[in-house]
Amino acid sequence: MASRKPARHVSVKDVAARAGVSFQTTSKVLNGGGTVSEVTRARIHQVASDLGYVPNLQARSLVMQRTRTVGLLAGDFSDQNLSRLIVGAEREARRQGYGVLMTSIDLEVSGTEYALPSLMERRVDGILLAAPQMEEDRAVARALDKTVPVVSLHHIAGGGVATVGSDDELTGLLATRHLVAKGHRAIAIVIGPRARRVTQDRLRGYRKALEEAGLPFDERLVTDGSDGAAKVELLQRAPGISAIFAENDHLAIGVLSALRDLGKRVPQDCAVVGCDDIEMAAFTVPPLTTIHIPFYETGEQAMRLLLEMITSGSVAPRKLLLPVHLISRGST
Amino acid sequence: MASRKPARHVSVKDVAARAGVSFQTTSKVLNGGGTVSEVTRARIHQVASDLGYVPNLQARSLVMQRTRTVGLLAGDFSDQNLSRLIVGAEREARRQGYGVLMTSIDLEVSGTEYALPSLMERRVDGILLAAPQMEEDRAVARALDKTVPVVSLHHIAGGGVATVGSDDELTGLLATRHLVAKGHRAIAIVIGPRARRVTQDRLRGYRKALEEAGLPFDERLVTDGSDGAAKVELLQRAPGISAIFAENDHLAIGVLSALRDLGKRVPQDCAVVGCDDIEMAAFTVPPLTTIHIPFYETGEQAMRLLLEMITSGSVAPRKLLLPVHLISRGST
DNA sequence: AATCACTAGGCGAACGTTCGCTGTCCGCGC
DNA sequence: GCGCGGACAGCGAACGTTCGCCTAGTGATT
Repeated sequence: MASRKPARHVSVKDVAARAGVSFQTTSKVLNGGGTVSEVTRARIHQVASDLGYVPNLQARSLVMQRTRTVGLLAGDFSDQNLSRLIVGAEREARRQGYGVLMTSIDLEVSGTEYALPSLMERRVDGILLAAPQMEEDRAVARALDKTVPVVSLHHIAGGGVATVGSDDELTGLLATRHLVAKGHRAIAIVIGPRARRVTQDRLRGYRKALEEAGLPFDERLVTDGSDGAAKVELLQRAPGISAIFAENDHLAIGVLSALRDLGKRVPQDCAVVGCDDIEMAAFTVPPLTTIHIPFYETGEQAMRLLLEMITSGSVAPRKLLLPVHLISRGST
Repeated sequence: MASRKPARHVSVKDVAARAGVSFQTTSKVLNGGGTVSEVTRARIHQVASDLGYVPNLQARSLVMQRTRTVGLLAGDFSDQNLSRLIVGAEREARRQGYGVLMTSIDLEVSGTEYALPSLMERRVDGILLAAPQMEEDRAVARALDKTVPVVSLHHIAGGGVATVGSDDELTGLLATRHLVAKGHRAIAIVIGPRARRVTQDRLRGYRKALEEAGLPFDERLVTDGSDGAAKVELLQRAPGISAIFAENDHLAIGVLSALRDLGKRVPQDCAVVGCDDIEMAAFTVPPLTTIHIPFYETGEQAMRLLLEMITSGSVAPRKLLLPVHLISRGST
């Protein structure tokens, strides 16, 4: 039943009173520079630590007009890829002494309604966008009134926003080239939501690789992975198809299990390559060949760019693409 | 090369000037109550939206002495279990209009060095601890000076902190009971770091279930999963052992693959049950029987408790245990 | 006609900082 | 003996709010 009072925080005035100086002098010692004699300086430090003084960043922000805090707007923190991005981003922010205010946008109609205003009210110095689902939401671009720097990890309708990501076309290219190199000539592709940039880019890489190899592109070999029926139908043609490129590892795992259900052996009857290199990919049977996407580094770079924009005050809406590479495992 | 000015935010004074009233009146209209005529009220709202006024929560916090922001101190955001907790917690915070300041503690000696001070400086109203690795770090308990409410998702050395978690002993109990019910009598257990509470509790549940069934507890059947040699040695005795309880799904997956390497069939030669119900568990071959831990709900409840402590100002260090249940799949 | 009770809105202070300016004292050189 | 510059510290203002108190009007009631 211990009901304790909020126990007010000690302020620079409290320290000042105890040390017998003005609070401004205390402020000079504890934070900014200024010329203060060694003795009072020492005394103030002593008192401050005795009293357990913790500077109030809110007040400081008020006068300095910046919070040293950035907003992170994410789709779903529990998404494995996204969370790796976030870890990278948070770490870089921390390294540079910035706080990260996180908010996700699961249910709302659009991030515009609650998430963005909530960040703006808290006066974040910049915003990192990591919510693929609002890729085509034009309201977002509008809500991003040009008052704070923004870096996005995915395309933003309307443009004008700095972007950091991995090279998705290269991803599709590498995956498909790998299959071509293994001697496959009838290569199907299983894709996610067609509207997404990732999908489009990886598909483009796939086509490019086919072209390189002098293979024809056949629209009938393109299947939407969420369409169960189509997938099964595709797989039943598997005798003709000797390899499948799945646009992400989750789809690849679906393909793997569908193949198993049909009694096909992987990779003998049909090779499979995925994308993203999720944790699980190393543990499927057989282990999945996939394209490794540097999520962690992407988050790190994105945050670095954001902080750079913040401190320099400039906004040349750059677009940064990080390289990817293939990890060859048992499924090919 | 667009180098734009930071474009100062519009304040309540700006709105007031344009509406021809004092800024205090504006404040009354836009936020607090107060008696203001309908016409001026309307005018002020109009001007505010024209100018794109966004309240400054920093300034508000300064006078109100609370930030409506909580700190989230986590070990590793990309850990799947932890990230589900976080999603739940963040969502609940958002529902109640609170912001979440996240910080992780990967490298530092102790969370005490940077993370906690950084949260305190930003004057969070409360702190949610989700970093199992600092379970035994006594510095943490000390650094948590009694100035803000704290809820932890794991045990804190020194106690006195409210805790929300799932019932780990029950977890071990259910898993083992399940194996007993399937007729197994020689049941081994593979555990993680022995110092962790989770490990101890689940181990206790295991012993309790054996006891219930009148089976002897044999220390030789307890193996540290991180010790590869010991694990192999254990498995080689598998003829004697007909079932293995792995204290978490990652260990279980390790066990599964070790069994496969040894040519044992699961569940015919040896049954396996895990804990946590990670995403991957449904996709192993065979799919893993496991105990489902309500991570999402745990995060939600923890945040709810924290916010309740904040608003009520009281701190009865409660301990909340959420129920778990078994999910039966192919591995048993 | 003087009082009353409201209503609408203004005003000053406070929250915890930073920053630039002002004042005081001291020692020094001429 | 006078002025000067430097070292040290204080002071006021500002940042954008909230809050309680005060004042000027306005009808209605005595």
